[in-house]
Amino acid sequence: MYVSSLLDKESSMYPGSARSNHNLPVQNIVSTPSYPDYMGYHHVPALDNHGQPAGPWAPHYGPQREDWTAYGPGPSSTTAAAQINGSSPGQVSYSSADYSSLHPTAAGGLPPADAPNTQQISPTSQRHSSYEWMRKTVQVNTTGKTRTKEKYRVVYTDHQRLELEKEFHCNRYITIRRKSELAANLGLSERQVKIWFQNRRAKERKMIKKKISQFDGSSGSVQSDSGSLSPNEISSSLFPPPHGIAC
DNA sequence: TTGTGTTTTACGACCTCC
DNA sequence: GGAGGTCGTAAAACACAA
Repeated sequence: MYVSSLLDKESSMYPGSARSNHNLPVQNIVSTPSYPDYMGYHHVPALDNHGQPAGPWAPHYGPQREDWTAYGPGPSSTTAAAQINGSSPGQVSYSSADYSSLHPTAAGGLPPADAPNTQQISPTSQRHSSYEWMRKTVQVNTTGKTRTKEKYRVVYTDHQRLELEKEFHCNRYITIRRKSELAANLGLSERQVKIWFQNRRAKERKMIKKKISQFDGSSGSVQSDSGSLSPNEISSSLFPPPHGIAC
């Protein structure tokens, strides 16, 4: 909180559209081909998972989620990396819808390491046109809305998303310190990391809600009275903890 | 190819907490 | 007062059927 206010003045947030374009090559530098960093991904549990301000959901939010069950035997970064590369030897795919976008390369493979590294390299967008968003003519802000500046939004790379997902898996609520680290490591601003987590939580709530309504619709036995079960319990029952992912 | 539905970033409004 | 939380929403990016 206090730290972030100092560290994160979002100076890089709206440098006129260039936020992640110029100052973010971290993930690009990180030899993308096989995402070595996945291999070396160290969640650093000792870092700050402990003081995690357990939000309303946190307590039960240990490992879980269907997203992660797909990771198979843990974050064995190798699988993750393989995933990303779409070269996973017979296994795990981000089956969850969550990851539908995480392995767009399954068919085409990751872009070559020598791909332009001066900007966000999203495999997906890259497949189409790496510089598409850059080429877009600056949208004249006719409505006065700030979001129509130059770049409405960027698409995070698989690497960024995966790292964020990993972190999210361990902690639904990120600490200031971890946020700073993650932001630095991924070449994102702390604000982006914060917002990503907010959106991710929203997404999860949405998914849980969906699951619940499904159960309600079908058997209705899961938690007919969702009021008696905490979101965490519901979540836990819906998304059993993955194996091997230690936080 | 295109139309359409879904997902992903990003923001604003509002709330709570310290 | 400032930080971060949820909620709702805009719009780009994406997936996919027709």
